[in-house]
Amino acid sequence: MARGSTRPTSRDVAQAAGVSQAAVSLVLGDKWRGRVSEATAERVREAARDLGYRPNLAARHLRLGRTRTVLLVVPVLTTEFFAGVYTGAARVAAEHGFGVVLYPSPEGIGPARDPFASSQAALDGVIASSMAADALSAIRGEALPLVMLDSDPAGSLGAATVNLDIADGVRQISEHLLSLGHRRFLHLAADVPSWTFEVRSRELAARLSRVPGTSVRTARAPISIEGAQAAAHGALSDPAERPTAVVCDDDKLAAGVYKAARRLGLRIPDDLSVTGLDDLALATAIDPELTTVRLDAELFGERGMRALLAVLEGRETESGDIPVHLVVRASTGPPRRS
Amino acid sequence: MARGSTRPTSRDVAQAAGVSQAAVSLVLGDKWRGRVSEATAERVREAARDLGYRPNLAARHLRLGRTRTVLLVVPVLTTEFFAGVYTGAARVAAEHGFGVVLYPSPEGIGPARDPFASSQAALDGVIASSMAADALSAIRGEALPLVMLDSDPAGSLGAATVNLDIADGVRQISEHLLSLGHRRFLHLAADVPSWTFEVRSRELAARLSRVPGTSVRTARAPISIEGAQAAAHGALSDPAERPTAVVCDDDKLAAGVYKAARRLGLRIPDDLSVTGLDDLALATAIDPELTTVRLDAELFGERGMRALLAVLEGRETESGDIPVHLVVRASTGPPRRS
DNA sequence: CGCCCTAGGTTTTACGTATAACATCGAGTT
DNA sequence: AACTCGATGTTATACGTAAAACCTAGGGCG
Repeated sequence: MARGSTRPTSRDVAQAAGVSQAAVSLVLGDKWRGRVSEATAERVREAARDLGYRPNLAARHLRLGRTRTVLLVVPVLTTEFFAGVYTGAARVAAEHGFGVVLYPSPEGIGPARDPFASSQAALDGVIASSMAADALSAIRGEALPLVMLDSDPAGSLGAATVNLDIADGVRQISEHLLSLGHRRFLHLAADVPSWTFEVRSRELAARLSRVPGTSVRTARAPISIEGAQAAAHGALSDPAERPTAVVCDDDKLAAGVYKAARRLGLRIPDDLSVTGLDDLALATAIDPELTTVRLDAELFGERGMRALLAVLEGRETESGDIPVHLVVRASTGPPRRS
Repeated sequence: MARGSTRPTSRDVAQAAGVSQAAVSLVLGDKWRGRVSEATAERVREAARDLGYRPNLAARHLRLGRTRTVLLVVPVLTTEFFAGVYTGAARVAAEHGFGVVLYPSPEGIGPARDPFASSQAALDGVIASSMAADALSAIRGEALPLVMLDSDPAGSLGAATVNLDIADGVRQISEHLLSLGHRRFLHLAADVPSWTFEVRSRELAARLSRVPGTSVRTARAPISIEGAQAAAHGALSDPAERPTAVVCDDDKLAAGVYKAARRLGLRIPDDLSVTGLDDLALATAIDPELTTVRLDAELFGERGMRALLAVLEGRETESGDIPVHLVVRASTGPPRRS
């Protein structure tokens, strides 16, 4: 019903302009220099405009064997982080005539299942975050060019990887807290099997173990404020075992720690220093404002897209992790003398 | 390079199974009952499996004239609200063999420009939130079936609309605050030209004007914590003019009010009651937890997708706004006697 | 015995585009 | 005058799929 009159094709434009379909394709495809006169080209463009012609993308895709569409698989849409990744990727893509289709993996961060089951879009390549090896090999089975974001370079079956320098972020947090005088730590870890979180644990342990007299306990929680609150409440309730600083795997977990601390009557940062990781809007919404590590999501997306374009064109992908930096706010301070 | 060997086509499968390409299409398209023997069908399926055959979607789209792909235009990805809308829409879509492609409008909430400029995907229809009339008519120019979310039913040029019952949500907030005894209000409005926000203003004014002795001032802010903080700080700084309750157009704005209140030494809810709208995770992350109106984002997405399917099939779309409900938390209380 | 019907396929075609290969024509070149 | 060549197009074809139209052999039936 909405299709009362079928959309005009390049043949309709050709007829209206009094030329062949091939000429239309040449003109509109901007390949007409030296093949079609300027006058004819203008006639074609005018006819196309009058008819409201838009090329049939399915036909173009079939003909070219490429769709100029890539899939960006993201674990969650609920934070501005992946919105930023999308923005960066889409900007670079647009510069190269590509479109980016978003696929939010329903399982959230962690092992994503087949991203193609529900996507009907024909794709040229995939940028994927936090994917498990099995889903990854499914993509490889598609023979689709692939770039992995924030994934174990060793375990990605030869796919290109683009990573944030999370390890350095954790180092910066560690230095900051150590230099304030903290020695008793709680690591509130995301209870999610993902390389990006493994890096946090590994690096934190490595860094703190170098300093004599430090202790680190670990608590795990799902990435939600409620989950983090519950886990933190459990880990902070015994005054004898209480840490002076809590290092959280991301800002959302930190927000849960705030709530647990309030429930337990602990004041931040006087009784407890807290750090996050991401620098979401949430970090400045809560009181006191959160000391955290800022990740440049847009740059991350840009680099991911550039890497995929490199793969598509058979070039080498540029390497090097993306730098991150510590943002010190009011949630960290020297430990209270006890 | 990644395309060392080209992907197998249905013809390759046919050759491997010793049948014609048509037979492959029939079997794999599940249209073979009474046309192909069970034995042959099994041979075809096996060959397809062995070769790792996946149909070329571009070819299918061209042949069928439909892509079973719809575009969901959302203003922002930075809150879980539109993630929920996507989830609901994608679930219904999947049940009908459709895929949903997300297009985050770069301008955020408000007038979105041409959503097709950057999308290379071939589409069957569009679900759009918060679109301006000009972009809307661009879509209509595509002759693409369209469903509008949260838009003025009168101004949508005959497109189907699916709306949340925001007006009722505002009524519930008003009742709640009035019954607590509040009479001096500040309305912190989103400084964004969108119908969904106009409804809030209109309904709040209408509801409060019925009660004698009430006053409402309005302040406007962009939808960000910082923007809201600045606007609220300005509107709350004069003690003589100070309201006892602030009604915010959404939860993010409310978070900004919290920060302004803290800066001014106002305690919530003792000195100031605050309400939001959305019920994001943020609402329970801040202290005290925010009284707000919960919107069922997933149901919203579901209904949007169902409406689009109805349009695609020439059916009538079901009508009726989606109910919302007030969630009373700790940010509202009776005004202090002064 | 001639005929039709059905099971089980095959041949052919169309979808709309991009482009390689081919045509035409007048002007300059030898 | 024959030849080349650039400018300006046109004709023909392929991409991979779905499905309409067609084919063939055997069996039932009058």
